[in-house]
Amino acid sequence: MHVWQEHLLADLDGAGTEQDVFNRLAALALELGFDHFAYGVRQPMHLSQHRVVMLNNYPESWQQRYAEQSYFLIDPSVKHGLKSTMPLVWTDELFLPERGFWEEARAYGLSVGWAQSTCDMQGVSGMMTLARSNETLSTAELDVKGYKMIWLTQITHQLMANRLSEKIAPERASVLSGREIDVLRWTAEGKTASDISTIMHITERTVNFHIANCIKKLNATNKTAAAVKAALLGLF
Amino acid sequence: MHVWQEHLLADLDGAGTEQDVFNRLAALALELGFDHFAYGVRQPMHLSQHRVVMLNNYPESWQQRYAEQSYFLIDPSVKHGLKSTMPLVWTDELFLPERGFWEEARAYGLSVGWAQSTCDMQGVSGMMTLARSNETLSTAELDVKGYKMIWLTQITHQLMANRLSEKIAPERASVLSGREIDVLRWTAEGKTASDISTIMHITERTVNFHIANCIKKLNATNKTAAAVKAALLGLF
DNA sequence: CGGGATAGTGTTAGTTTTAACAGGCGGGGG
DNA sequence: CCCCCGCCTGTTAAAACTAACACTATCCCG
Repeated sequence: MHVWQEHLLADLDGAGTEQDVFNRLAALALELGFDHFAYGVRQPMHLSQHRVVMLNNYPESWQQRYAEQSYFLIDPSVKHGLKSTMPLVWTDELFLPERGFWEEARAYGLSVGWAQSTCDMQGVSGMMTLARSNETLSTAELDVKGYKMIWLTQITHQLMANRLSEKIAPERASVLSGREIDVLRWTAEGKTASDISTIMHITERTVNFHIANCIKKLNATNKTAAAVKAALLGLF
Repeated sequence: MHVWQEHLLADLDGAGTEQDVFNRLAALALELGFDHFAYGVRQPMHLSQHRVVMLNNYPESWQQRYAEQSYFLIDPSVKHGLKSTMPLVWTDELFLPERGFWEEARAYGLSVGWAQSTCDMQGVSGMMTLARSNETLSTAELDVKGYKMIWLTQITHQLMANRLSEKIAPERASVLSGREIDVLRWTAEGKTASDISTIMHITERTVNFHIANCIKKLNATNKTAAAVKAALLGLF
C-alpha cells in the first residue's frame, strides 16, 4: 500500500480525466482488498434539488438496476452518508428496512462493504464505498486497514470533487462579479436595498440592478432564492 | 496507539463534558508524539459572522497572546484550513507572509505542527492541530503516523463539534416547528407567499405568519436572512 | 478600433413583504 | 380545567422588491 505522501497526490492528480483518476483510485482500493470501488459527489443547488454524479466499477447490470429503480432514494448506506461523515460497515441490521434491496445487491456480489462520506469547505459532499463479494469485514481487518480507508476517502474526495462538481454545477464557475457578490452578501445578511446603497455608497437603483443580475446568473426566481443558492454554492 | 474501533468512540464519547473529551483526545495526540493539541470549531451564522470556539493545551501565555492579537485573522494555517480539508504541515514558506507571528509561536514552543480541518454534513467545520517544540516532522514520520493523524481529526470532530456548536449557536436547538420549516424551505426555493399557500393548501396569511415566526426564532431581520441562516445552520 | 463585460444611474408600474393589530381551534400537561 | 403551543385566519398601510424600458462610462481584449 502506498504511504501518505504529497507527491502521490500530485501524481494521481496529474493531467488525467476524472475517469483516469477514478481508475487509479480503484487500483488503490484493490490493494486494500476491495474489488469494487464507488464514489459519488453531491452539489447542493437549491435545498431539495441537489445534483449528483456517481462513478463506480460495480457490475454493469447492477448499475443499471440501481439507476432504474432509483435505489439511491432508499439505500440505507446513502441515508447514513447524508447525515454523518463517520465510516459505516454494511450489516444486516443496517439494511433491515430494505430487505429486497439488500438481497438484490448481494446477488450482484456486493455483500461486504464499507462507506464514508466527506464534506469540504465549498459545501460539496461526496461518498466513497469499498465493496467486495466475500470474506466478511472483520474487526481485525478494520483495525489494520481502517486508517487507510479513511485516508482513501479523503484523497478520493480531494481529487474527484472539484472535477465532478464543476461539471454538474456550472453555476459555480459562472462567477458573479465582485460587486454582485458584495451586494448579494449584504442581501443575505438581511440588509434591504436602501441599507446596502448607504453601506456601499451607491444608488438604491444600482443595488437593485446588481441583484437582478445575480438572480439572472444564478437562475433563481428571486432575491431570496439567489442568496440561498449562492450560500449553498459557496460563492461568498 | 489505539486502533480503529467502534467501542473506542463510544468510550470517549461517554458522559464527559467537552473538557473531559478534549483531555482524552489530547492524550491520544500525546501517544502520537505531540504534546500540544488544539481543536477549534466554527459554526457559520450569517456569512461574515461566524461563531468560533477553540480548545487547546498550548502555553497559557501564548493562548492569551493569540487571543489579544486576534492572530486567528492572520494565522496562515487557519487560512488554509478555511479553504481546504487537506492536511497541512507547518513550514517556513507557509508562515513567510507572517514572520513575526511565526517567530513568536516558535518562541512559545510551537515550532513543529500539523493541522487538518473537517466539515460535516451539518455544515459545522472544525480544525485540529497537533504540535510540539522539537524533532522536525519528517516524511518518514508522516508515512507512519499520517493515517492516524487523519483519523484523529475525524474522531475529534465527531466528538467535539456537536457539543461545541450547540453551545455557541443555540439557534440550532431552538428548532423551528414542522410547518415553519416547510414554509421556510419553500421560501428558500424562491416561492412567494401566495405560491406556498397554493402548494400547502393554506392561506397566504398563514404562510406569512409562519415566516414571521421563523424570522423571530432565528433572530433574522427578514425573510431572506432567515432562509440563508436556516440553510447555513442546516435546519432543512 | 470595436465588442463585451462591469459598473453606475434614471423612470414607471405592478407585486410582494413586513409589521402590527385581533382572533379561533385543538391537543397535551400541570 | 386552564394555559401554552402549534396551527390557522383576518385587515391595513407602509416599505421593499421585480421587471420593463433607456442611457453613460470605463476597462480589457482581440
